[in-house]
Amino acid sequence: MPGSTSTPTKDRPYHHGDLRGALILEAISQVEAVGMEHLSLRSVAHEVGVSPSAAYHHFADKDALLTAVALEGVAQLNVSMASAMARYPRGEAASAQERASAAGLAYITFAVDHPNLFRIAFSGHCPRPPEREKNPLIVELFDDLVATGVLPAELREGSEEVMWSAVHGMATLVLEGMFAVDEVPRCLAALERMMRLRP
Amino acid sequence: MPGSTSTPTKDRPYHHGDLRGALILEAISQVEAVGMEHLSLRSVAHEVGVSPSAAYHHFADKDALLTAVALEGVAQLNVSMASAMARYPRGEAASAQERASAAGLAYITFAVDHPNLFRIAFSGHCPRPPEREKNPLIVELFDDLVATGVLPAELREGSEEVMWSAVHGMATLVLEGMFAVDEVPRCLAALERMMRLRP
DNA sequence: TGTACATCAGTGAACGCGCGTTCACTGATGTAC
DNA sequence: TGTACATCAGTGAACGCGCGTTCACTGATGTAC
Repeated sequence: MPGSTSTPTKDRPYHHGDLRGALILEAISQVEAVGMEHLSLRSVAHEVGVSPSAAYHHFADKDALLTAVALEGVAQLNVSMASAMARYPRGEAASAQERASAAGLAYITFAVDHPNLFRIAFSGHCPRPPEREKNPLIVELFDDLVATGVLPAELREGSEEVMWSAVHGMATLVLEGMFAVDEVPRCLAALERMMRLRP
Repeated sequence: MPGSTSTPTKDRPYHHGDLRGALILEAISQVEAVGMEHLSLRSVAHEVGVSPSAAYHHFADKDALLTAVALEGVAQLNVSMASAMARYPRGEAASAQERASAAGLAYITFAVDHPNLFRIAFSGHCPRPPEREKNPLIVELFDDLVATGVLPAELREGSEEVMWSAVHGMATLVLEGMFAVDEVPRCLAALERMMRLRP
């Protein structure tokens, strides 16, 4: 099951160089393959070519390793969304609509492509953001939707949360088999109609 | 951690009577307490007052027991929603709106009150409904919303999925600590505005 | 009504397993003088 | 430039644990005759 990109041969020096990073990478790969509930610290260490106890110089315990994986999952999801949105500039109504659409699709696409990474990102292993601040990408998006006249100002209140909830719910329900993947475009279109992002 | 409602004393007859049911009940209680990933078949059997191997006369393996728990979770969620909705009759616009509102709130309330049971219900341990049919409660609700003129007919397509996604997403995000519980009413209100269920 | 017997639901001991974690250790590195 | 030494990142053996599952068994039940 493991990636076997490891190099446990003789040429590896005694000191790894970036063992912490290597452990995280291997852990991500194993989580993606088998899910966070089946991650084994011993197996990660073994695959990196190192003894299990070596990991304890870099992580307090297995849970700390899982936390690092979760943080990386959150970061990757954000990158996916940001780069999908970056293609549509601010300040114009049609572009703002497309940006909203792209954001939702990127979110769900990431979940479908990396189900177990997506799951661990929302599993409580990720430390709560201080003050539970909103995602600036989304706030900015809705600012723009209102500014360009797409979304009526009186509907702005709470709309970020509704959008996030709906997209997150869709992703989750697809992952758990309650929706088929090919229903997603239809559902997203309906969501955009509800949100006044489409005629 | 376990409920200790068991009666492992001498008065218990050799044959349990309903061991299967008792195992499921205890498993539900342990899942609610520690989460499905920490459920131990041995501990369930022990708490019921029976040897671990006895469970294998009623379940093929541990996974079959988890499946039974998941099915029970789905059933309980449905009961919660149905009874919340039952208070508002069909055929009248205001009543239909209240019914929709009650359904969403009941869904989230169930998740908050039984987080681990809610999680296992949507964990893939529950066998997929044949043909992935929609929940009749929800279909009927939306039929009524359109019939009473609350929801414009041209918005009907996909609206069940949007509603379900949004409510499910909210529940999930609250459970994982991304939303505070006390934000729920505000978010639900925004959802209802989006769905044209409120002025 | 009584007895033989098939069937079923329990017991309890044992299996093998992989796990997270600890501990005393050693090899490598870099810095002070 | 060379040497002593503190520091750090590895090793590998061992710990104890609880787990799911199997197996040969026995106690209880009900049914056929």
